[in-house]
This record gives sequence, structure tokens and C-alpha cells, in this order.
Amino acid sequence: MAPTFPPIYLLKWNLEHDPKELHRLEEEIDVVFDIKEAKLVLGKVKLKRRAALELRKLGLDTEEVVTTESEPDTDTDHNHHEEQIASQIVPSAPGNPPAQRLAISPRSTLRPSDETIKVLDLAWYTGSLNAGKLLPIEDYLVYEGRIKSKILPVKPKQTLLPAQVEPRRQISTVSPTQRHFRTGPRKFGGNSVHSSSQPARLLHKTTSEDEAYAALPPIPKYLHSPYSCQRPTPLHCPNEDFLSELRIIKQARNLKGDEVGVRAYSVAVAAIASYPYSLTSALELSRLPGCGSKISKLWQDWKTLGHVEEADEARSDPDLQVLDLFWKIHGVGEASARDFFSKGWRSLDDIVEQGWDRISRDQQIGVKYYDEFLQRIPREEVEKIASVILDYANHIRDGFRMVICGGYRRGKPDSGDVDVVLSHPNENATHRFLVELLESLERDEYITHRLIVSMKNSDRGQNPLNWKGSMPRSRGGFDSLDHAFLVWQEPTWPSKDEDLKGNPDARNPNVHRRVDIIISPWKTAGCAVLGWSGGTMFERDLRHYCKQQLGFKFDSTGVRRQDNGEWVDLEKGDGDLLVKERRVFSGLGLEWRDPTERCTD
DNA sequence: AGGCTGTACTG
DNA sequence: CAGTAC
DNA sequence: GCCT
Repeated sequence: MAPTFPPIYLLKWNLEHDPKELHRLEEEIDVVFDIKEAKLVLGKVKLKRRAALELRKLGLDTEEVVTTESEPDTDTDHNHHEEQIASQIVPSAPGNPPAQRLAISPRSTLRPSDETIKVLDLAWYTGSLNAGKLLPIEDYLVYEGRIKSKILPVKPKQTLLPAQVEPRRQISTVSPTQRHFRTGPRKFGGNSVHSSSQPARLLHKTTSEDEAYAALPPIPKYLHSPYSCQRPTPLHCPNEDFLSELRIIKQARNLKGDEVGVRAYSVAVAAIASYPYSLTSALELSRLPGCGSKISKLWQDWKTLGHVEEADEARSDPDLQVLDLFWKIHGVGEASARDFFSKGWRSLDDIVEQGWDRISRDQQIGVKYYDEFLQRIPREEVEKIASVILDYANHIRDGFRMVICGGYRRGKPDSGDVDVVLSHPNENATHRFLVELLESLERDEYITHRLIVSMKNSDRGQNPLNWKGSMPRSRGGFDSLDHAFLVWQEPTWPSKDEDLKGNPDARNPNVHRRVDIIISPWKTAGCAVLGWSGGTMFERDLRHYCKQQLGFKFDSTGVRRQDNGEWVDLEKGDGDLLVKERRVFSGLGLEWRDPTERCTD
């Protein structure tokens, strides 16, 4: 006889890839859909951390109830591998064997108080069924948490179709196997080739559309995620020619001040850039996140006409060319570009001659080094600059660690600027450090300008607790800088001595480079490395994911809770900067992405 | 129908 | 505050 | 422009 189960809530995580199985289990177990009614939570989870993350998504903020002295915390290193595989959208292989049990001593019959919530391995359920009675839960306990607070019900934004809705589109004759992604093909373009002159929605046409849909290659599982931080996005992809067109339109929108348009095109570009096949149809494209009717129509035009009209217009619009010229000046954005244009200026010379003292200092520097800043920096030079910085850092205080981030770390053959993150295992070593570093670099004439210098992070970054409310603003001023944005120039060149002999003011021929130096306190250095390594969309989506899915706020200075700003430490433990970065991924429930897979624009 | 990353700087 | 940058 |  089947045992009687208490009210159970079933975690969907790791079952999402198999909606049918999920649905079957939900029926069979007779789950409750409100976690507050549940006495037990079951799931295909094996790690404490993952269990806690899933509870957090459901609006329950818990802290672990330690039931044994022995069980190591889940974030120790050898668990990483497992956690990395087990991510949101890349479920581990189906048919996970139940219960290789973690050794939990059954001494845990302490207080089964109502304040705690227990997450058990699903195997407890199947085992109990087989045994015909409820098995002791101790052997299956993955995580026991005490509810600290209920947080704003973090909306269970699903990236996949809920099982209950699944059968809805069965009007179609197509086998359901191909349709895990969307409710159906989206219509694209009111005048797309498919629908323009069709008299009516004839049945056979619907069917053939569906058949075409079913015949497409399956979408890679990671492209079910709308978050580019959950997808590998390599530097190059099979659809780069089309992407170039989209990027042109995107930049045109940028120059026109259409932020929303820029956003939309950025999302689409990021999705296509992570699609590993050469696109063959607009329908195929329309399945990707962020790619709707407009993007599909553009693809169709590009394919059939060989060009995209809006991109052509952008390319041939002389006014846009001028705006683009201005926009590429450091310190000039859409507004200033248009402002300059409206003054009748059409070239850099116009700015210099007619408006030099009306533009900002940043913009003056930007104009002065316009060509140099646009020159790409080869990898060797990036490495050279970074090694100088590290040498100087270690000369002041030994033991600094550095990661070169930015495009360099993503594997680009050349970079627009140099981003380095420096940290030191000794928390005190980073205090008041950047000022010293800058002074020593300036003394040796590596730095020609400071574009900005900021102390935002060190005020709370050095001490991430209690930042909400009122942190004292850095008293005394510049004792805790943590970010410098500089103009850099290698001070020596081969013929320097001779040149100076002939002319004491001989020009240094080395190209001026933009260099970002970030000093991070050790405890959040993984976040700094992560935050400075991804492409724009990757970083945007990372923040978005943290907020929407976890109720966390991510930035390069750390992870905090949305509601009270309390710091969340995801990096504790030994390890270098790269290990710490990995910990942040896994602590956020994300599969590890190599930097070369973060190549969103 | 509303939202789109989030924040510190400069002027 | 608007504008820019990361 | 796309998503929820």
C-alpha cells in the first residue's frame, strides 16, 4: 500500500528540460503549488547551495541549519565541478541516479521545528514508494534551512514553458518533440514572403509552416535562456555578415538617441552571436530570444535582396557619418554629437577652431588623441602595459595579483583599451594603494592624463557590509581610490636619447592608450574580475539575472541582497583570482563560462 | 502597458 | 540635472 | 523592438 505523503513542493530545477516528466511527477506526488503549504520540498538537487538558491527564487531566504558537524559546506572546491554542470538551463544528464548519499549522521533528529524547511532528494520519494512506507528523511536530506525572511516573491520568471500549458497547441499535427521552445513560430513581418499575398490562413499552410518549424535544427539548450550570461558567445559565429548589418542599424539608433532600439538590437545580436549554425530561414531565426518579427524581416531582406535597407541608409547618410565621427570622441555621446552638429560643425577641425574652449576637458583630450584612441592595441602591448603596472604595484607592496580583463581576456586579437584588475590577499594592502601606484607611474611618465579617478567602491568595497544607510563618504578625500581611468604612453622609444640631444622637446612617438586600473579588495576580487571581463550584454544580463532570478544585486564590487543591501559572500576560501571568479559563477547558480565565451557586444 | 544594468563622476 | 563612461 |  502506498504510503501517505505529507504536502510536498516539487522544485522544478533540473526537471525543466523534461516537462513531461515534471508534469507526471506533479500529478503522481500530488504536489502543492504554494511552497508555504508544503511540509517538505523535493527536488533533483544534490547541493546545499543549489537548494538554497532555488528556495530564494521562491521568495524564501534561508540560512542553513547545521545538523552535523561533519558535512563540508558545498562550496569547497571539489564540488565545483558538479555545480558547474548543474546549471539552470543545462540540466545534468537525465536519469540522475538517486542518492549517492552524502554522509549525514542521523543525529539530526533535533528540532523539527516549523521554522525550518527541508529539501530532500527526489530519491526519497521513489524510495519510499518502493518500500511502501516513508523512509527516514535523514538519509536524503540535502539542505535544511531556517527562514530568515520572506523576500519579495521573486517572480518565478520561467524561461521554459510550464508543463501545465504544454498540451495547448496540439491543434497542430506535428509531433510535439520539436517544440520545447515556444508556443509556436512567431509571425514575422506583416509582409514577409510567407503571408503577404496569401488569401487566408489555410490549414495546409499552417501545417507546412509547422513542418518547416519541426524540420529545423533544434535550438541549443543554452539558447532557451534569455540571459546571455547563461550562453556561450564566442568571438566568431557563422552569421557574422548579418550581424554586421544589425550592428550598423544599432549604431544608427544609438546616434539618433533611440536607447530602446539600441537595447533591442543588442539583445538580438547577442542571441544570434551565440547561435552555432548558419541561419537558413527567418523562421529559424525567429526562435531565438530577442529576435521577433522585425529582426526576422531584416534577415529575410538580407537573404533575398542581398542587403538591408535601413543599414544602407545609415551607411550613406552623411549627417550620420558626422555624428558618428563626433560620437567616437572620448567624452562625446549622442547629445554632444548632436549639439556639435547643430552648431554647424562637421569635422574635428571645426571643433578645434570654433569650439575648443566650449568643450569639456575629457572631450579636449578625446579630440587631441582622436586617431590614437581609435587605434587597436595588439595583445603583446596589452601584456606589456599590464606587466608594467603589476611590477610597479609589487614594488610598492609585494604580493599583488592581477588579471588582464576586457576584450583581451575574451581573446580578441586587439583591444580598444587595457583593463586590469589588481588585488592582494591581504585586505589592508589595497587601502590607499591606488594613489601611490598612480604617483609612481606618473613619476616615471607612463601616465599622461587621469581621465577619471573614482573612490566609489572602496568606501563600501573595502568594507562591503552595511553599505546601505549611510557610509561615511571618504573623509579626507583621496585615500581610498579604487578605479583609475588613464591615458598611458610608453615613455621610452629606441632613438629617444639621440632625439633629445637634437631637440629637447622631441616628441614621444608612442601611441597614447586608454588604461583602466581597478583595485579590488580581495574578498570581492572574483566579482571584479567577472565584472570587468564580459561584453556589455553579458554584464547587463548578469545583473538582470541576479536581480530577477535571485533577488541579488551584482556589480564588480560584490553581490548584495536587493532588499537590505547585505553583502553576500560567494568567494570565501582559498584560491587565486580565477578560482574566486569561478566561485561567483557557481554561487550565482551559473554554469562556468570561459571569458572567450562572453563575447557579447 | 511598462520596462529595459546600474552608478559615479563632471560641469 | 543631464550627459558620459565603465 | 521584444518580453512579460
